Amino acid sequence: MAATIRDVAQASGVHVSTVSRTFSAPHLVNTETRNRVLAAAEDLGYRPNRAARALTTGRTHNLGLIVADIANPFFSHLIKGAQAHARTRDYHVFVADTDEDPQVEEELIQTLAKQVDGVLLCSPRLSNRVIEKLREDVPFVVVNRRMKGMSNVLMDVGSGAREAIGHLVSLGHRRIALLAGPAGSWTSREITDAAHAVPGIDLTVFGPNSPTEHGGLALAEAVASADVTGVLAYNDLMAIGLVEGLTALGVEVPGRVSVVGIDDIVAGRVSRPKLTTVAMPAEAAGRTAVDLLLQLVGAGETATPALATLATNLIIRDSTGPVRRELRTDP
Amino acid sequence: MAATIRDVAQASGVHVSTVSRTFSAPHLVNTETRNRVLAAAEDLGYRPNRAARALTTGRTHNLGLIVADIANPFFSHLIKGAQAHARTRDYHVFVADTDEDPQVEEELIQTLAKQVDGVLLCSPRLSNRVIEKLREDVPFVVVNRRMKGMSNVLMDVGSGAREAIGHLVSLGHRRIALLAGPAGSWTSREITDAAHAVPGIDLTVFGPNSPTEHGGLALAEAVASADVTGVLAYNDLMAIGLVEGLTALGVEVPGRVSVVGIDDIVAGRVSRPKLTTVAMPAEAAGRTAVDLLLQLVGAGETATPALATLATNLIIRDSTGPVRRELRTDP
DNA sequence: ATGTTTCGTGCAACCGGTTGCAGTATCACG
DNA sequence: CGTGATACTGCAACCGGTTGCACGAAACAT
Repeated sequence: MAATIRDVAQASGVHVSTVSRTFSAPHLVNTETRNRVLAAAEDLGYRPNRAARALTTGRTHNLGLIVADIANPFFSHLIKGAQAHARTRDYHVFVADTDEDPQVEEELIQTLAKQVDGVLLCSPRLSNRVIEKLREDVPFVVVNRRMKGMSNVLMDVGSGAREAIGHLVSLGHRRIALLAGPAGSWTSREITDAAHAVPGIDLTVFGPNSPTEHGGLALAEAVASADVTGVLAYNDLMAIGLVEGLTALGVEVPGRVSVVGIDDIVAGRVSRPKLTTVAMPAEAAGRTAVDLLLQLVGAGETATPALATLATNLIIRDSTGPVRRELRTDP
Repeated sequence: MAATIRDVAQASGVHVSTVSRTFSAPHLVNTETRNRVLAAAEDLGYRPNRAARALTTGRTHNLGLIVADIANPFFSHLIKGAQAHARTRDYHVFVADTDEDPQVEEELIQTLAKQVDGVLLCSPRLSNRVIEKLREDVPFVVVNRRMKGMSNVLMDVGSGAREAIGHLVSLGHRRIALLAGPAGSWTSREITDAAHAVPGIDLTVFGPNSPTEHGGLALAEAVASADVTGVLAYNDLMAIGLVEGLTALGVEVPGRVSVVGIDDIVAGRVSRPKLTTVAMPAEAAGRTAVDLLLQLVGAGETATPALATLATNLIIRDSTGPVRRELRTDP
């Protein structure tokens, strides 16, 4: 059995409370005593039991991070950013995957709630109502969703979508398809709204869809037979799947159809044609979210929710090109 | 404050121990009483505190999963497999990322040790010696590394490498480069050994290398100027990076050089040329590892370590082709 | 010399559950 | 009707720490 605080107390001839203080409030104990305790602890290989500590302090020094799909590279980078940053604050981040299932998402939050000091909820598929309710159990920071009265980390994906469509328009495209994301996604709604607000284009929305390569692939036929020359996809995975499907159907990209993705994942840089995309600052989002959450956790009830918005930017590669003369709509 | 077991006891007019039993040993309590307790619990929104329970039972019902790089798609699939499978056993999996750093890996295990019932250690970069020592703190299952006396989940990557090289040989390649992985990697050693054992080829080993796209990219010049016609890379990420680099140097793939990766990640299916690769059963590995670990956890000290070996298989795509006549070495 | 701080430590209750043991009630059986 | 088995339930100690409070000793002020 691992050494406990009482073993250390006995070995160093002091009371358990002194040992406890040696670790959690060193300034309260005499230097000499402290050294004796530390020596004994070292000797016995003692390591404080975080779970037990959490019981009295109410602080586990753990954070939960919930994502819809851990296999999505966008999330991996967010996770890396969050974990690395949390480590510098002596916190650990536990990651859980909901498989895009709101039901699982809710359960996960419930279970995690007692084991962590706060939760980073990324791209939630749950309804606002449920999230509001869950908030009573544990502090939240919500990433990729605007929620009043809660701390948020957002990416300016609306502006990214505008920029992407602007790019298509500047290449002469007017009839544009938008591949929407999953039903509960704020980001998807944000993109859709931004796209609808662009003047002078003829927009067709497909969706909601599964935000995966397969989701994009499944739309290839529909897109090919729709009368569009440009496509903006909810994310790179879908864009890549779409390009794959279009190519298989003999539809050239960017010859016949131009495609823009969102996220800037590695696969987009190596696929042919290289994918034009809206880069999302995933790592920065992870770091920022941890900051906001720790702020919230530290402040307790009195905390004022904060809002961070991170910029996105368009990366032009080879999957977009000028619209073919014969397909042009306007003079 | 969240409701505790005592609140429920008070509300339902029974002793705390009865409430406790209602949840952890329902058959010991009278049906009528149980219903009363459950009603009160439901009413107060009571949920058992796992951390507190862990204090007495010694079982947290959490598992730790440590990977070298969460952004590597191979690991994402492993993680998904493990999480989904663990959930069916009422366990949660907490994931942590070491950033390929053995130092971080060790710290992570130490911290995790007290908070989980067991750890899945995937593709460890630590030395066997350190792992042996750490094992005293917490039960392990090691994935992608053969360690005597411990439960292991292995992929038959040696046979995969043989198959890959056999494929190259059948296309006429004799001068073959092997891009090794990171220094501490058992998988890398396994591949290297298998490659060395193939008769009749002229093998050049490059490495150790960082197992990322960038690691492959950095090797492009060296490979281009080496006198080889076929390459086997430690993983797909490196292979993709290499192809990118070679293409940039004007070296055609598979025209001048054929390239084989390992893992079968999505990016390999969409890169041009589509990558020939050795598929690894990552999800199955995750599930299997959880099974072995729970077996170990359940059995306590008396557990006999188990060994699972999963098959790999070669997927031939477009990054490999026959060696050019003028580059051939033998008749 | 006395009163007041300051410092260091011990005492004991507490966090939220679990569990071995004992006590009571009920019931079957001889 | 006595005896023992069975089914519940309560009591209290315990898991591994934390922390408010009290107490004694030393240092300082008056």
